[in-house]
Amino acid sequence: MTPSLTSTKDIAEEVLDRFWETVPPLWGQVRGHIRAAAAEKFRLSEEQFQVLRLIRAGKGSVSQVAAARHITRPAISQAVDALVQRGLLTRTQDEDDRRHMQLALTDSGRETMDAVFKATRAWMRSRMAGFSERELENVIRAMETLRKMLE
Amino acid sequence: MTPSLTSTKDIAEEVLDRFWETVPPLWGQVRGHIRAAAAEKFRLSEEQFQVLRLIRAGKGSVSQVAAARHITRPAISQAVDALVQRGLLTRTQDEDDRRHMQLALTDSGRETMDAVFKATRAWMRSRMAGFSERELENVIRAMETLRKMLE
DNA sequence: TTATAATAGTTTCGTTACTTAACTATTAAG
DNA sequence: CTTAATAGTTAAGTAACGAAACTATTATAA
Repeated sequence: MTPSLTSTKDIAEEVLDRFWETVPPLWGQVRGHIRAAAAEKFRLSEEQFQVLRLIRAGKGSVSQVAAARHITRPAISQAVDALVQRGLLTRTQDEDDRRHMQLALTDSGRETMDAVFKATRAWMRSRMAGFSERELENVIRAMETLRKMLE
Repeated sequence: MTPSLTSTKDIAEEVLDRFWETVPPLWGQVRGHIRAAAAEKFRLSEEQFQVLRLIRAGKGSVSQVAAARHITRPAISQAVDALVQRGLLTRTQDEDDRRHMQLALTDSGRETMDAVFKATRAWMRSRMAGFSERELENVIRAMETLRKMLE
């Protein structure tokens, strides 16, 4: 048996085990925090937070947000609708392609997101205290690798 | 200003940015895959998959699963109920502390989970193809760090 | 040109995934 | 021995989805 092939297989297996014991609890915890921070202070559901976050990050349409979240367009359409009604988002028809609705944060939406991010950042920062620069750099590199795995 | 302090701050900031652009899409994609694989083949919702996964990983009570998922006990209680009715889980009263209900997979539950995991593993493994041993080892180390951040 | 297909978004309707509040049963602590 | 804490459930309501069917618009191709 080829040693390199075998050990590569073992590492893949190891990554999978670590993945299951790390990512779901990590995500669950962040999710729980967002629910507490965003929901209570700003009356934002986690879903609404995610939609606003992605639009803030440059996604400009229902389809783009849906693709990024890996959920269906109707789900995003509904979330967007609520956010427009709450004055956090605008939906304007594109002149060149009138099927396309351009999504954008309002001033109020931007302010809300800044505030939520600030609170979340402070919380996450406190979790990172006590870790060495080396460890954190390593985490950054790992995230790059993981991101490449998403195509 | 202390250089090490400044650069530590910058790294924390960097980790946060990477986190937001990596973890939610990663999790969303895995989630989407679970929905497709577990739901269609085995009629398991994502929530049910998560509950079974945690019990398989050693969580033995509604409270433990709820804590691990960062959601409320009633939510887990209901999910467990459905799984018991479907014959994937057993709920037996603990003799020493009769408030406590011991949760355990049935043979059918174990088989189902093995099958779902096998399918998911194959899918994830295909995503990891093309990455070097070094990169994957780095991911493992990073997951350890992240796990420590969860206490 | 005009069908036809593809794309962007929405509406409707149903199901599932939660939450909060109130409840039972049991054990622990004052 | 009563009060508090813990484990779990039930009930009722809401939000977060998905599937299917629909409108409007643009692209393709006959």
